[in-house]
Amino acid sequence: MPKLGMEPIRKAALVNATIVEIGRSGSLDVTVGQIARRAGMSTALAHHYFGSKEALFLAAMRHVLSLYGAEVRGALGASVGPAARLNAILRASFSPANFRADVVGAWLNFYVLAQTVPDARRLLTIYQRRLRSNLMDCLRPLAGRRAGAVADGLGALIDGVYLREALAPKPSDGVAAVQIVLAYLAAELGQGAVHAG
Amino acid sequence: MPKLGMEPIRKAALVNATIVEIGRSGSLDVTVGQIARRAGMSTALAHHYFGSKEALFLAAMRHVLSLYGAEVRGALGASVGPAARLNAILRASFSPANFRADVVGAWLNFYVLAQTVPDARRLLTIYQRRLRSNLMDCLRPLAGRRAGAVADGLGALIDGVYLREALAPKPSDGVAAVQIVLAYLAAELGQGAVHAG
DNA sequence: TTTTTTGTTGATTGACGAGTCAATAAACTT
DNA sequence: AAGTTTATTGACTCGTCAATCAACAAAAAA
Repeated sequence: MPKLGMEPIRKAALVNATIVEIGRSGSLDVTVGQIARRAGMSTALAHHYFGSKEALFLAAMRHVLSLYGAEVRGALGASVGPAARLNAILRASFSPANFRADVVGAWLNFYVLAQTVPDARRLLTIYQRRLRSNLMDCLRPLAGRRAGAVADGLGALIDGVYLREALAPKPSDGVAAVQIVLAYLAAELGQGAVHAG
Repeated sequence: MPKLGMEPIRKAALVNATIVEIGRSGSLDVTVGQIARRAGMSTALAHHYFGSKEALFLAAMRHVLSLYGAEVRGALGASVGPAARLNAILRASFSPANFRADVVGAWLNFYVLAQTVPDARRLLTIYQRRLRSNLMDCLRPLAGRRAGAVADGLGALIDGVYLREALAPKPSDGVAAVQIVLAYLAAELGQGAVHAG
């Protein structure tokens, strides 16, 4: 049975299974056994490829963040002008791929992981910085000196909406979520453009 | 050594120790032993008084939420008019007592707990509902039919700011936190509506 | 005084889970 | 064909931890 070149396939399956299991159970207390079973292999194999549970968790986190990053980049590539680019970032943040129940659940737990595991914290910090920088690029022309404050508000708001989605009894489609963020933006820009400075 | 009337004292000490330990370690993976040691007693005694780790966690959660509720009620009692009352809620939300590093860390982990433990979810839902209702009372006169949307945004934003504080390398004093939320409010309501006491 | 209630803990149990190991098998290399 | 590398797993070790138990201590009640 053993075919060659299994490593990347197995690793991808494990990373996926990790996200699903963490999201489904809503906790980091998932056993390597659960993850491996969902990925269709033995626990020993999971350890063989990742060495430790922590490494597997970090890989899963990296994957979620890189998917998100890719989606943002894609949306940005097709958008011209600060307002359109801002919209693109927000649309990507609440796209069906990123706003899936298990992904949001995993996201929340990665925040928890970041409290204990320095590497996890590093990853989250990078994500936050990149988001802020992307937002700032769009906001500077739109909000002037208030760009920084608006970017901070937007970042926190996005995280907050994710947090509430994680707790929501039934998954939403993300439309209501974007709506909240867009309302904030409209308010800030409508007023900020006038009162800038 | 056994004095009488220890039960409430021991329970309070355990609840406090639970919050501190969860906040400090940034995780629900705290042993009853750690908590009991910090509270100055044996693990057996902790089990004697609470029966189970889960019950202890729930008691700690109830305590955090009730402290917060009390602070909000106190601040509301001293405030007249929607704008002032809105300010009171926000001030209470980021008061030194509630915005302490370990409390915020515990808060985040209670969100995680709520994913698995129905009772924990119930508690959080009650908190969210009460907050929303309080916000709505203030917002209806100020934001009219948009009150609902603004309340949802505010709720999410507060949680988001908490979330970011949990991840922050160094604890902030809460002033910057309120600032973000106030900026949101100002934007949504239009300037001047919010600068009461 | 005896009994009961309340407080308290060290020691133990029982379960569970991360990580390791030895062994097996199929493919590639020489 | 012999040897090497990659894939794969069942069984095992070792530690940890929630929960229980048996016992002891002191105050209150009888």
